[in-house]
Amino acid sequence: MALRSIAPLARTLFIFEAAARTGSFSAAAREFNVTQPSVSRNIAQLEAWMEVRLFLRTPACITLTPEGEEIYRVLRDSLERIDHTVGTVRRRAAKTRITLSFSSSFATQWLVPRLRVFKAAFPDVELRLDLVQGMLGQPPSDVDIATRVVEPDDPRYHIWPFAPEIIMPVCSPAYLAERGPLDADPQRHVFLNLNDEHKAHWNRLLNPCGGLEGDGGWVGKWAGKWDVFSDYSVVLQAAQNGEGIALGWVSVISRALGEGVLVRAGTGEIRTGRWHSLIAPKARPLQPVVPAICDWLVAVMRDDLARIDVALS
Amino acid sequence: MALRSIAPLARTLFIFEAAARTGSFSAAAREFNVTQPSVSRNIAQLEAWMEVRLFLRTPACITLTPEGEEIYRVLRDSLERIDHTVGTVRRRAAKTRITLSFSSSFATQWLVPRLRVFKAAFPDVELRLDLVQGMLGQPPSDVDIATRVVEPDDPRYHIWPFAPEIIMPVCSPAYLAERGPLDADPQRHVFLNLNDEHKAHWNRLLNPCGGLEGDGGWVGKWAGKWDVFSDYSVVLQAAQNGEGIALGWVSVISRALGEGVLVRAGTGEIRTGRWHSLIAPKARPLQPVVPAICDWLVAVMRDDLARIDVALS
DNA sequence: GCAGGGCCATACGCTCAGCGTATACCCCTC
DNA sequence: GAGGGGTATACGCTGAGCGTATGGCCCTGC
Repeated sequence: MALRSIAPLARTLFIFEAAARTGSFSAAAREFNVTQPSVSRNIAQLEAWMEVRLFLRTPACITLTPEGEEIYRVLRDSLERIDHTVGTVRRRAAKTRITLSFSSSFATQWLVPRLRVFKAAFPDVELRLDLVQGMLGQPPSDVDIATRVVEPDDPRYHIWPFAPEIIMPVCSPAYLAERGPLDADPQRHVFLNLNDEHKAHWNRLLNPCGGLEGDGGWVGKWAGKWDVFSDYSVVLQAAQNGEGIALGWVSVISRALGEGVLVRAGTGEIRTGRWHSLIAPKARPLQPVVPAICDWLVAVMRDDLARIDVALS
Repeated sequence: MALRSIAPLARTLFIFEAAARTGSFSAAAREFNVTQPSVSRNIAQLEAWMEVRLFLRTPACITLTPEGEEIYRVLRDSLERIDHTVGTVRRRAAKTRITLSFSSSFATQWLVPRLRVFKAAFPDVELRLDLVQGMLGQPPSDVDIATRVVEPDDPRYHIWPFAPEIIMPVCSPAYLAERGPLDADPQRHVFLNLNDEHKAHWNRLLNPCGGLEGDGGWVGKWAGKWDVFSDYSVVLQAAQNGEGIALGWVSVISRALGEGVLVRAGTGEIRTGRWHSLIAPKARPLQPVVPAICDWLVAVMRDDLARIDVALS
């Protein structure tokens, strides 16, 4: 078995096959993104090792010797077979790689704590998490599953309704025990805020009958005690740590509510009538396992919502 | 065609095959004369490139994954085919590589000036010259053809009688014209000597009826004018350059005599009764082209001897 | 239970194999 | 003759791949 003796020249075999196929050292060089002298040296090394001339060189062209022809034939066939099998195995493996596009808050609060259970349900699936902070735009084209708010008949996606968009104030149990409900004494509370969109939701929650007065906003009864964050995951983490009251999207916090890590901080809530859905872009071939994964996610969310007594309609 | 993408990992494919075959990174490392960490890194690189786990590692052993099995099967078959063909082509080519073991003086004086003619007669034969200085001992075992003095029925060799051992004083024509023949005035000459064996031959030539007087030797009529060399090729070269008279072995100088580069410096000569022969060791498979080469060499030598009027008996 | 040995994984530092650039030579086309 | 294309070879540079050292785990024997 002389395999280990030719192994140092293994890459040269690939280069030789390209030179034989193209009939040109320069063409082979371009194929491998190296220069012609590199190919020339590689071929010369192989010839020296074999002590056989494999190419006849003329200034106008190169031609294979009979020995070179023989080597080329076995290499062409063998490397093709290797390439095919390697490619097949890679593609098959890639097919069980599922790319998810979720908000980072949903991933950290809802999915990641459940990864072990997910892996038990789908042991052959590898997940790639494409986490989005801030606004959830249109998902990238190479994503298998995303959560987004879309119209139920959006023709771009396969759609699995996932959770209604319900927004409610939440805090930790300890914070609630210490400070009491939101409705009792607003001045005692710290509000954990993120951005202008959150402000609008806070407005509807805190003033069901009208808006805040003036452009300065956040004045009067709800003044002071506002902490501002740049990431919603951190907002929720701060709430769980007892820092204050955060706005909670049920689709994100359902698990935390079920576990008692978070509790409602007041009786109000906003139902936008919109639904968060799991979506798979139709522009990308639907991997066979995707529907099963979506069904699983939907079932877990349904259990969550039942557990925390949220009506789905 | 993804050949060029896996090409940087070509050597790793060999290493992977060895690890799969042996079931051990350490054994594969020993096979390639590298250390275990090197193999570990190579396999990890291949797995990273493929994004597929190929081995399951446990502290007690490694086992192939199904994907690893698939890759191993195609590699085992393909690398075996490559190895077989490469090995076959190499061995076939090696069979037309003829290794010659000649004295360096014979090679330089007799064969090398004839290499072009030889190559024309045997265009598919590559020669490897194993040149020997000093005493011609037993030829190495990997030699196809050697010149040696052997008994005609030596069972170790295939034997082609080549040339009788005839020793004569020779010099250049210019030297002869200037200094005259050896017999006329010995004091006028420079003797080009090599070693003790040459001394013995000089003794017989210069004193056909007896030896030199005393241990000091080289005294009296033949005193002075001795240049001593360490290589016989250089002795002959000095003679051709007109430096003096050298002892010439016909088997070596036949061509030079035929070309007139060297001439007899006197009438004497020594016929030992021994023959230089071309020999091929029976311990080595006789390549089909060897007899033809020996016949050719014998024919050329016969032409030489005829040309310089040396009787062969 | 402990010591020793074997195996794979990983970090760190070293070095030389292989590269690109430059050049020479040859051939072909216009 | 000028220009372009191809292969071969020399020279200098550098990072890929190596060995060494170490850690963690498992197994065996005392």
